[in-house]
Amino acid sequence: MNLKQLSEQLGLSQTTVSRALNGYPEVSESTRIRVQLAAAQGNYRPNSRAMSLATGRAMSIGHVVPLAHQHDVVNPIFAEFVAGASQIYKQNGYELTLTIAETRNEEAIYRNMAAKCAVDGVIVHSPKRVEPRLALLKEIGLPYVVHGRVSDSKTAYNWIDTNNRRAFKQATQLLIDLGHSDIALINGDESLNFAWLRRLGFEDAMRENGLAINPTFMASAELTETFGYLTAESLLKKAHRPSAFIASSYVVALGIRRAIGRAGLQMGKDLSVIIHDDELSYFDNGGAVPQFTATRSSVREAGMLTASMLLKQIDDPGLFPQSSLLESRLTVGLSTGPAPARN
Amino acid sequence: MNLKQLSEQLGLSQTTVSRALNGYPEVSESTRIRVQLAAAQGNYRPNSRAMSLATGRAMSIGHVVPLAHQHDVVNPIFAEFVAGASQIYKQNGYELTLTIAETRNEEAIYRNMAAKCAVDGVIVHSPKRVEPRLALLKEIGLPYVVHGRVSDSKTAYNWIDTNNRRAFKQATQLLIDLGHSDIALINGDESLNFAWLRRLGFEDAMRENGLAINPTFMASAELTETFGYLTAESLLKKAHRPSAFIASSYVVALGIRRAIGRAGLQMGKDLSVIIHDDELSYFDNGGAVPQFTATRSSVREAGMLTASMLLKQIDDPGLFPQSSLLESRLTVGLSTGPAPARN
DNA sequence: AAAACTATCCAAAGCGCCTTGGATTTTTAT
DNA sequence: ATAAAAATCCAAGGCGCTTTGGATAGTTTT
Repeated sequence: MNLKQLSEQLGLSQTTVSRALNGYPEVSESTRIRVQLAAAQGNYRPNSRAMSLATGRAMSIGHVVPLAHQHDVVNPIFAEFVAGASQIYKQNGYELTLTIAETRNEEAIYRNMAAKCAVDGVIVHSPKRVEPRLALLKEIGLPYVVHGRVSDSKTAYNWIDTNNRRAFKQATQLLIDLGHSDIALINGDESLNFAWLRRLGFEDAMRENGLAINPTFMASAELTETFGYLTAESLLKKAHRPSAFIASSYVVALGIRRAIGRAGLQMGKDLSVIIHDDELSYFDNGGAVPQFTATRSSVREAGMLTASMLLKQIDDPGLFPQSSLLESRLTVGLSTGPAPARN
Repeated sequence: MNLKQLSEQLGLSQTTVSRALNGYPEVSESTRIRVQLAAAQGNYRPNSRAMSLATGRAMSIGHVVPLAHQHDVVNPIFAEFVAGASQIYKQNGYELTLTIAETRNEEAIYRNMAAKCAVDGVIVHSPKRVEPRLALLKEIGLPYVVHGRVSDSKTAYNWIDTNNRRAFKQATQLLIDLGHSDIALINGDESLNFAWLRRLGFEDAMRENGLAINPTFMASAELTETFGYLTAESLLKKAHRPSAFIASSYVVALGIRRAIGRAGLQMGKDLSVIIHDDELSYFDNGGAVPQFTATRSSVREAGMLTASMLLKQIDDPGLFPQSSLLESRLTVGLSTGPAPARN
């Protein structure tokens, strides 16, 4: 069922039917209702490609998800983020075009998308500290919002980020308040900006409390369970070992917990662990009683906000770049406790 | 840069330029080269919407990912699957349109996609034992391939699945061969067909070895770490407790391992655990030395095969439904060992 | 009652591409 | 040299929609 058929069936012109369905005022209320009824009954839906061609809007948003270079990993954050964004798109009649990109292809992918007029804008995932994609997108004139921030931009751009620096500073401070001074940071890949900011937050707190920052207590890599385990294991073997860990994800903390158990120690007593929790719903952090003390922020909510911001920018291209910094909540669970006395 | 501009610049008709770029024979090799050069240089890419309108093909595949009803969870499998599928689409000039759907909206979403001509086909994720989507898709005439199978179809349909039943039978048999007879199955939601088949495989092996199936040793829910922990914990408290666990995912096994540790027992010695591992790359199962004995199958590979199959069906709508059953590999890790003697 | 609006509808021209059905030129066969 | 065949190109129509610029009928104003 297309517009022509529908209009013939109604004995009206395509113009009138189109206008009736799109809410233009040049059509009487009675015929509008008649048209809407017939459209609903005939299950008429405008052909999206024809509509796009006529209006010049693709009615689709591109998500380009990078494969982490090291192990071809899709960041688990992304599914949850997209679930949030998707909801907003649906409400506004947009679709979501997904691409998984290896870093070396990225530029071609963005250029291709834009030249084909396949999307009206894109979400930039997993920004690095130095992020050439922003200049690229600006050059090709494709609206975008970054989920996260970059460290190297001199001009304003659209972004939404959780306050990673503050969250990690706060988490570190909690441990310090509990008497810990030998704190290890098990962080994500620090060429990614979120991990870099977390490190800065950690260092902020240490410095402000006059504590030494021990480089051997800091590790940075892809956030796998095994990484957490191996790193914690080797740190716990040291003569001078940390009394607390800050972990950049739930998964990596599971590995830390395993190492603690293996070493015959008890988490929350002998050793404290605090994590950043992205509220990935299949890791529920123990349900009612949180296993891990955590700074929490909802990735899904970030997805919704990011999508909304992008649609706003698309609707009004003259708009000044927007940004939004989301605070995370510190929730105390079973994994932290006062620092044990040194002997 | 559009076709008209490009053809004017070349002093050729749009027809000739279009044919030169699309590989038609009615154009001399010399002009073809001339056209291709100019197109590449001008960064010309046909407008996807116009192309779709003219050809009647959306050049996009729909992935409708259901939110699990219980906790609004996006299945972590899906990101990895999509990474595989995406690769195939890219090779063939297709895009991937993603929708996150709540179960109650699902029918409307599929109907909408089809009526809008937004996709040429869809991948059906997370099929249940009883799956009304197949009849729906048949009714609206949208090509599809199911990732997994259903239990209630009398007619042939396109699917790709891992042999869950055989994998779990094999895993169970391994435990039985090691002397275990009290085996617990920590399974996914058994209204989903993959979990149901795993249960059948488990029961197959038990029955063939003349072992009793103890319903209190079987649990089924969303595969979270907490679920694994709580279930294992309560089973280990029993007077007559299992000596081995079969877990439907890596995540749930992490919970089981935690419960084992908490009970002061040792995994691989006091208690055996065997898992099904979907090779989600951010869970590397311990790298070189697999932590868990596992039946492994690559979700990414399944994504690639499923996508290929769908494109084939779209190219040739008369094709008889295809199917493919992928076998998984059993890898022995540190988590299994001979059953300890009962006392 | 004529003039000036309003309300309601429509014909037709695009959007950018592909494709049919020639038209023109070149090559091959007779 | 001429007819037939092949090679090469083009004009124009159509995909299904939106939108511009009228046209027509009904109301209100003077």
